[in-house]
Amino acid sequence: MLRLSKKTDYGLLALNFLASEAPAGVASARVIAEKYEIPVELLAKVMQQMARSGLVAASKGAHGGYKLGRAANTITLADIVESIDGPLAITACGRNDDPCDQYGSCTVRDPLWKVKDRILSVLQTTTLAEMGDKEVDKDIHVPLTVRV
Amino acid sequence: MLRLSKKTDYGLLALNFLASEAPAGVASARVIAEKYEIPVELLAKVMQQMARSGLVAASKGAHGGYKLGRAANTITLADIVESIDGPLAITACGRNDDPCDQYGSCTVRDPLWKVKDRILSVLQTTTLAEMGDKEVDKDIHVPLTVRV
DNA sequence: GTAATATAAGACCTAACCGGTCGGAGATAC
DNA sequence: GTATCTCCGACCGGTTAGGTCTTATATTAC
Repeated sequence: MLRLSKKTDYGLLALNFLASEAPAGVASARVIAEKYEIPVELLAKVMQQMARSGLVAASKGAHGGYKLGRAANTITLADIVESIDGPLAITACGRNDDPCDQYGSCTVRDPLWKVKDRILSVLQTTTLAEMGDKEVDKDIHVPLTVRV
Repeated sequence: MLRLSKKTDYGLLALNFLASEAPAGVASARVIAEKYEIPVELLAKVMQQMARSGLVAASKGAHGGYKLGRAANTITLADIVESIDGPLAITACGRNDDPCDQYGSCTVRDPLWKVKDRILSVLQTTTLAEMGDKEVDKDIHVPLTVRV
């Protein structure tokens, strides 16, 4: 699995739309939802969540809508995922709080956290601006030099 | 989220046990489950799944149990996750099969798949042998040179 | 002021999936 | 041959993500 939620997918689509296609960079939740044929109310909820995190700025009233809260090249995939799905965690047990039942005997916790950090750094180095750029075929090198 | 399932956690623990602690490299599901205080039947199911993938080899009867199907340094984290949770996919829509409702208008699919590949390569470069090595403080460099 | 349009926020329903349980089948030991 | 140990496959229930509905609130147009 290791799937990110559908809500995140929707949020990503919306952000991408605001970044590259929306006239004047503004669009209402309804317009975006109709464009991609996704439930309006659900997208609205996602937009709210991103508004609370500052990823988008909301303006009410007629001709209102959402626009990006900051430049597209400063919004990373990690920001989006965290805003919608909460902090990234690949294991059941969080870093500090609630140790799981196997905490004492768990032998794979530390290495797993390192893996998590590596995945996190992948998400942190992918910006919204890069994702919208369809033309550029990004040549991503992941040398992954593991010194043992 | 982006969480891997509890089953995967258990499978990882079991494999690690077989690799480094089990006498003669063999142990029954019951023994492993008791060691880590996890439900026997659940671990049994996980072991079955890994047996089907060839990650472990099962032998029935008295003094039976599981042992690694191949060398620990040839078993990657990606193998384990795929064996238990199915093929890695961070998006709802798979690569070839069932296009989601937004397939036609989806603008983030390709970049997301690239992200998926990068995450996959992280999992593919982490072997069971490395994870079990508690002593070595692996210094993992992820330069992530993104050329745009 | 009134109507229309937009976000904000909450409760609520539903269906898939994860986590957990049960009886059976195969292999070994004696 | 029987007892015992093991793996094996089908079955079930609770959680949760995905989706819906309703109400409140703010802004603009007229």
